[in-house]
Amino acid sequence: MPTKLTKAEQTRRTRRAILDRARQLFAAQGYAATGTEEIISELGITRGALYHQFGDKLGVFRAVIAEVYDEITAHIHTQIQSLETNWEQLLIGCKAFLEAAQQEELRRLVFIEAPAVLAADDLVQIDQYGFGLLYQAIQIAVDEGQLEVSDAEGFAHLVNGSLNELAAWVAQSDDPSRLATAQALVEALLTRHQR
Amino acid sequence: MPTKLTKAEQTRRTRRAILDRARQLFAAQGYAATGTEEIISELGITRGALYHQFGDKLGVFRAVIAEVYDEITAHIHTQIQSLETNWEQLLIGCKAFLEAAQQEELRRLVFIEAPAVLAADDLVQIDQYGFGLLYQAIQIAVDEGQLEVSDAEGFAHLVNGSLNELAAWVAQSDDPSRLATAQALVEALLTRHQR
DNA sequence: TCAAGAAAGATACAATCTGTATGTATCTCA
DNA sequence: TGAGATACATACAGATTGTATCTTTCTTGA
Repeated sequence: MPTKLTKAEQTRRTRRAILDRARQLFAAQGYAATGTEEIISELGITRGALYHQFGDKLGVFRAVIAEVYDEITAHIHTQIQSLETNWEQLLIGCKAFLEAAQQEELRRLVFIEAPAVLAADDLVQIDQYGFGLLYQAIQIAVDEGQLEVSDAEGFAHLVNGSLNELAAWVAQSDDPSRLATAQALVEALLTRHQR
Repeated sequence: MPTKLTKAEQTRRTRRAILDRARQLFAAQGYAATGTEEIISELGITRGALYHQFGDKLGVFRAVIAEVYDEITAHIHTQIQSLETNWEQLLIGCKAFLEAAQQEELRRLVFIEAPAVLAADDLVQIDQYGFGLLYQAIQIAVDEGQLEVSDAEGFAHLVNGSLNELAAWVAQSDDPSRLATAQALVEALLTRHQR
């Protein structure tokens, strides 16, 4: 007697297995170099299941990226939720981002593959959330008179770009002190723009 | 009587035609979505010529990117060559980069497609030159005591990331004043880190 | 409880697209 | 001038995505 699995449970397991394996492969080889056959090859299912669950290869990628983004924002949230002031949240939030981006798997997916694969697509929407958090915090800091910048939105992009590049820089190295170095640089970036 | 072209001239024209068209298409649709057939379809040649000249599709892309990078660095060079001090060169060089990155064609190629397509590949080498210029100027500024940062290399990455993201931010908008806004932000970034 | 329908997944196939192997015409140069 | 190199065309093999269709297993309402 085979399975006796509920449909919902079966779906859950299949999707989980595909997402986990796809994430590995997309992160290691990139989206284009990863075939749908390769994704399912050792999962005991066929490509049919993948196409049934995700529609197409892009659907798998979208789902992977969505999970990764959720993990990053979740990490940031847990780090800043108990903080009192907006300034502290901004500062610690940036540092938390740099930490989160150190997971090797995340980096290529988020900063390299996602922008190319989802180009005009829905990337804007996805990243808008993460960027939105940063923008809000900076806007508040400006309104409170803590931060002195010529343009809040532009400065938010400046900081966002710094964070992304520093994250990649830290992750590329095996020097364990680089994370702290990068965090110090971001802290300096913010404090040097204090009124 | 057909052509009577010298071989070298024939090669030059073929490569130029392919590079120009490929650049358009890669910039407009991305690398993956552009077929080799599409590249040559209106050039009066076949895919055979493309493969003869560039080896494979990636070879075409590499050549396109190399030209784009050359254009950017050339623009920067002409803007800074007559300047006296390192500090001026750094400042104006950053602003010149933001200008150069406004050509719509460049943006997607350089900041989105190239990182993904050339991932581990030779992108490092290519960008190393552009980044190298920035890094050098920052290192000199630190050595001269003009710039006060905790880590010169890390700060160079911070600035580089800022420039890339600001370039995209400026280009995404049709507000003609954004370029000046972004340039002002970068200037502030540098001056606020002056000793 | 059981029959009808829905959902999960398998299988087979069509449509592309890349790269290679081979053939042909034109140029170069000793 | 004739042998070889070079530029390019043509034809084809291999891989990959997506779709259409079929089977099996669960779900649900009478």
